[in-house]
Formats: sequence, structure tokens, C-alpha cells
Amino acid sequence: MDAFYASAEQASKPSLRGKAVVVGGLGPRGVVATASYEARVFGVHSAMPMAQARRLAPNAAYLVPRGGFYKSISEQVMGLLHALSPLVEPLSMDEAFVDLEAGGAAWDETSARLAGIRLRADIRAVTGLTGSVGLAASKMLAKIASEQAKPDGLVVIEPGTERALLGPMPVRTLPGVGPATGDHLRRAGISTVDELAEAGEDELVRLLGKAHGHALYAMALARDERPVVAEREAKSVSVEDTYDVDIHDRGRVGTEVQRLADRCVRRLRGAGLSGRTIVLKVRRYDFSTLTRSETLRGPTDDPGVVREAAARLLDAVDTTGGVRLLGVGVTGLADFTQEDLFAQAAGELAAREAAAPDPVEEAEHESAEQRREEPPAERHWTTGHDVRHADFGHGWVQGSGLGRVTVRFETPQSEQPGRVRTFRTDDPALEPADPLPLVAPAPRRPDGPDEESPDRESPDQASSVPASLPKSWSGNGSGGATSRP
DNA sequence: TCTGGGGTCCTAGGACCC
DNA sequence: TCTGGGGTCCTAGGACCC
Repeated sequence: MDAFYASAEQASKPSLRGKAVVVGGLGPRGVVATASYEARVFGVHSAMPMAQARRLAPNAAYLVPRGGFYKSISEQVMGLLHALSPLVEPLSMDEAFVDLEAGGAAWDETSARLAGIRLRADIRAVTGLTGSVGLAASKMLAKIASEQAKPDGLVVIEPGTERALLGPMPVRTLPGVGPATGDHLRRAGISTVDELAEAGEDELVRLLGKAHGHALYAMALARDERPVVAEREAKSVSVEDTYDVDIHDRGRVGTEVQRLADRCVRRLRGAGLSGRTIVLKVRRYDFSTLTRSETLRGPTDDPGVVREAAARLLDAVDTTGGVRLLGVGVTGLADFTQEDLFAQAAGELAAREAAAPDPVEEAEHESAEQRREEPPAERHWTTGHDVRHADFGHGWVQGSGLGRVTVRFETPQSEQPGRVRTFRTDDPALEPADPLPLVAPAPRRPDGPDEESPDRESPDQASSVPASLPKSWSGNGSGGATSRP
């Protein structure tokens, strides 16, 4: 998906279309998650500190990420991919490998290109957003092709042309070559893929180590036999928080670690997992980062056990000078727990847990209590979130402060930017709302194809989109102007 | 300019075992 | 009596990706 978070916000808020939009953390230590292509013109890009983005693009719209909203769009797109092949390997919410051959969706260049064209049209029809497609004979090349296709394009790397295409490219093009490896290679006089191949495998192993050296040499020769693997098991679960100001108080550090341990366990349990190794992460005032870990005799999902392990690990960490980040994670995952096995044998743990309050729920209860005791409920309206007003209908929060909240009333289907109105934050007519679908539910067509029916497997079948296709799938999407939905 | 959050994979040393 | 070789597990750190 192209500039996924930012594009989703633009599709959701017509007044932001064609405008610079930056999605990311809005706190003093926030960074950019995604910048719209309009914002990239100003030099704003992912992972940039938000403060710097604001200097570069002071008039852009700044929004916090709405993970649940993006996830629901992601599921629609992944659904379209699964219709092409059972072999779908998600890389993130907005990117996945698909083995078209395994699904019978393509068997040569022509059928592959057609599948890509249909997929892009389907993505647009179903989600209202644009995605880019890279087609090639391996994962590495498909990924490079999709980068070249962005935004809103499709690129095919034809078999036989790989090395000629790759050769002159900078080494940083290859997935797995980041800033450190890039610098390392540059100091060794290697800056292009051709030079990587010329250096030879032994030299690369000497420079970069075994695994990386062999892998990079193979990639430089366009060799990549890695299969597309669906459904990989999670290997770790972790949570972390960066604080707006460094924490100096040792007691406060302790309570934060307990909170993080509880949050981590909630996620662990939510996924039906347990783990053997507890990891504590500390980033100090000077950005130096350390981890401490402890492996238990058996896997656990018990909040008390994880809390205690995290507390023990913290005991061994010097936090003088303050900490900017704390994190708790669990690895060595299993889908059962030692405690469960004992419980089955003894048949009484469940009863005991029912009698005694679960520390996780207890913690939630406590914090809810604390919230209730906070000064008289001034409702908080988060910029960018959807709301509904009894008289004016659906809109989103454009800003709030000083007891006022400003709302723009528009929906994804609005033809022009909506009207803006300001209310008191405690206006009873105003309430939070869920995001609206980006694409209006299709009117019932008796003979029309139905996205929800999973029964079409042949690429010969009609695609679920109108005949009018976007104009920019001619292959090379990299040069032209961005066309937004 | 001052650096998020959630992950994966690799390396390297030491303990331990056979 | 003065020290082998291989394998696994644990811990810590670092690179990289989105």
C-alpha cells in the first residue's frame, strides 16, 4: 500500500486529500510513521523526529496513528491476496509476498501482469486506496520491483533481465542492507550491486560475517530461492514506552516496569501464548540501550511471575541519570503453559484463580479507579478521531484545547471539504464514533460479482471492479505525479 | 534535528554436557 | 596431569525492516 497510514487518513477525511499529511507520535519525542507524498516533497519521511517534520512542513496536518482502522483495511487487502493464492506471507500491515504460481493465479509473464493489474484494481475498488505491485521470480526481486512501482504502479522484472537491472543499483537497494552495512561496504570501496558481485563471496563473508556475506553475495547475483511462507509463528511479544520526559525516580521506574509487565502479559494471553524468557529493556537519558533477560524453568503467562522476573532484572540495572524508555518482553514462546499442565493434573488452579482476583484485572481496575478520581471528567478529544454530533452528523476532531473542540463535518464520501464548527468539550450532543467505511457499500447488483464469496479462483473470472480502471498501471509508476483517490 | 513501537535474525562468549 | 571436539542453551548486543 502506498503511504498507507497517510493515505487511509486522506481517504477518510476529504479535506486532507492533496494535502501534506503526517501520521506519527505527536508527543515531544514522537517520530513520523508515514508521510503522504505531498509531505515528502518537503523532505518529511518515515522515522524522522516529529519536531523536524514540523519545521519542514509547518502547514501539514499532523495525526496520531489509528491502528484499528488501518488493521481493518489491511484485512480487506490480505483477503484479496488470499483469493490469489494460499501462499501469502505478510511482512507488515501493508505489505505481503504472494506466490502466484502456487495459487494457479499466474504461470507466465502475461498472466502475472494481468493478475497484478486486477489486484490493484480490486484493492482500489474494495478499500478506496492505491497499492503498488512488484512481479518477479523471487521475493527479493518482487520487493525491489514494488519499491520501484510506488506510488500507484506496477513493475515486472522479466526473467533473464535481473542482473542487468540490479547491477548499477546502489547496494542500499538490496533488502537487508541498511545504514551500517551500507557504510561498511562504502568504506571497502563497494557502492553498487555489480561491485558487490565483483568483490566475491569470500571477501563479503570476511567483511560482513558468515550469514550476511553469503546472503548478500547471492542477492548480488540475483539468486534468491527463499519460498513464500504463510503463517509464521510469533517468536516474541513485547511492549515498550518512551516517556515524554526522562524518569529519574527509582520508585516510579519500578511501577512503570510493573505496568509494562501487565500489558505484555495481556497481549501474550490475548494471543493464547506463554513464554519462558522475560526481557527487560532500558534506554537511558543518553540513548544508550541495554537489555537484561531471565529464562524460567517453564513457560508462563502469569502476570505475577512476569512482574517478579521483570523486577528482579531491574534490580541489576543502574538508572542514574534517568531513563527515557522502558520495555518488557517475553520470548521462547509456547502455546501452552507449565501452569496449565499442573492445573490439569491437580484440577484446582482454575478454582483458585476464580477466587483470587487476577493481578492483571486488578491493575486495570486500579487504573480505572484512578481515572475516575481525576478532576471532573473533562472529556478528551483526540485530533483526527471520528465523532458524531446529534445535529451535524459525522465528522472528525480537527483540534481541541481551552475547553473547546473543533470538528470538521465530513465523511469519506463527501465531495468537498466539510464545514468546521467549534463546541464546548462537554457538549452532550457530541460523542466519539467509529471510522466510516472508505468505500460506500456497493449497491446490490443481481448479477454482479460479490467480494465476499470466496469461490472465484480462476484468473479468467471477472474481477470485482468496474470496467474503469486507474490510468497509471502502465508499468512504471515512479516518474509521474501522484494521483490520489 | 535528536531520535517510536513492534518485530526478526545474527553473532559471540561462556556454561555445560558427552 | 596440565587439557580435544562438537553440540546446545543462555545472555547481550546490534543490524535491519515496516
